[in-house]
Amino acid sequence: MIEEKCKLENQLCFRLYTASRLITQAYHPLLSEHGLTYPQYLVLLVLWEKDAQPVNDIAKRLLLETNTVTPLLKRMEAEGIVTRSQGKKDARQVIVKLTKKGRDLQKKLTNVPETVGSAVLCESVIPETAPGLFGMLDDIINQLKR
Amino acid sequence: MIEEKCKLENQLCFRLYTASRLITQAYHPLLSEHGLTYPQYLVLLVLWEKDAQPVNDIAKRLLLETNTVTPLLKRMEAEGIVTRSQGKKDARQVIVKLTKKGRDLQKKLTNVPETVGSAVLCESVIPETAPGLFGMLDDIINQLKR
DNA sequence: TATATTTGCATTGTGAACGATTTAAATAAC
DNA sequence: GTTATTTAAATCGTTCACAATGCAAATATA
Repeated sequence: MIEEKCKLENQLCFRLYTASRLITQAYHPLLSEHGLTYPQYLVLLVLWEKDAQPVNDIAKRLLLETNTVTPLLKRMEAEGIVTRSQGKKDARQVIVKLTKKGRDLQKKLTNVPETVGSAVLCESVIPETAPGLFGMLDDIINQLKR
Repeated sequence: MIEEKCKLENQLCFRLYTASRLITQAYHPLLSEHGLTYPQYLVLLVLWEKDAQPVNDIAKRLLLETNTVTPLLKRMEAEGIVTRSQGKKDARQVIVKLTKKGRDLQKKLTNVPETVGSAVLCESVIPETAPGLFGMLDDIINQLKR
């Protein structure tokens, strides 16, 4: 005698968790080809929009903590994708900048969004319905981030 | 000159990834109180519906691999929540069963779904719109799982 | 029945996530 | 100007995810 609300099928979180994992897996072959992971790709998206940002700005943008982002950035530094240097105005800050290799990745990865997009395309995710889905997820995110 | 499709804000995956993480965080205080993690809670949901399942059935239900589920189950065994025993019909299988402690957790955690649910409640996630969101996520998941 | 293949689970190694704590620099309060 | 507080990153420890590989039991094939 299980309550309906306690069934796996009725859990919003399990759907989000699974959908997130499966889409990340769809990115994997496209990114690993260039030695990147999905979270590292997110960092690149942030830096391509605006280069030379402190760790904290990147973390805030991705809604992550610095203890997640710092080791990630160190790996990217080791790969020669970014540099990390002490801030001039504020010596506590570490400024993350793209290297040439990091900038060049932008062209090489231009087609990633539509490649993954077409893999995800289905009845529910088409140009007409996507805004609705985006809006709902944004509302959830805004509700939960403090 | 960044292409629109390459902006963080236009990425479906980033939304799913973030929403999933934030909801999991919302579960954390409710679950850690009982020494559970979110993936462990998912295993319990599966076992509460049907006890005594082989590792593979649990993994398939959660769309995870055994190399993720096995160590997770070992931790749950160490906590005295489940037992793991060799299958009788098929000696390769490991059958996972709830202990009394594992069964008792069901009552203690009955109110978890609505507690998290109310935390997630917003304009977009209300009884009327939830089915739409559920359906879209299901479509994405079905599209991507092979 | 002997060999090959498949299947169920485990092991290893890497990279996230994240709570908790630490260090040093910047700012505020006294 | 000294002390207290806040802030930016980093460190540590634990638990996922997951690719790759290994191993033994079950099944298929020769």
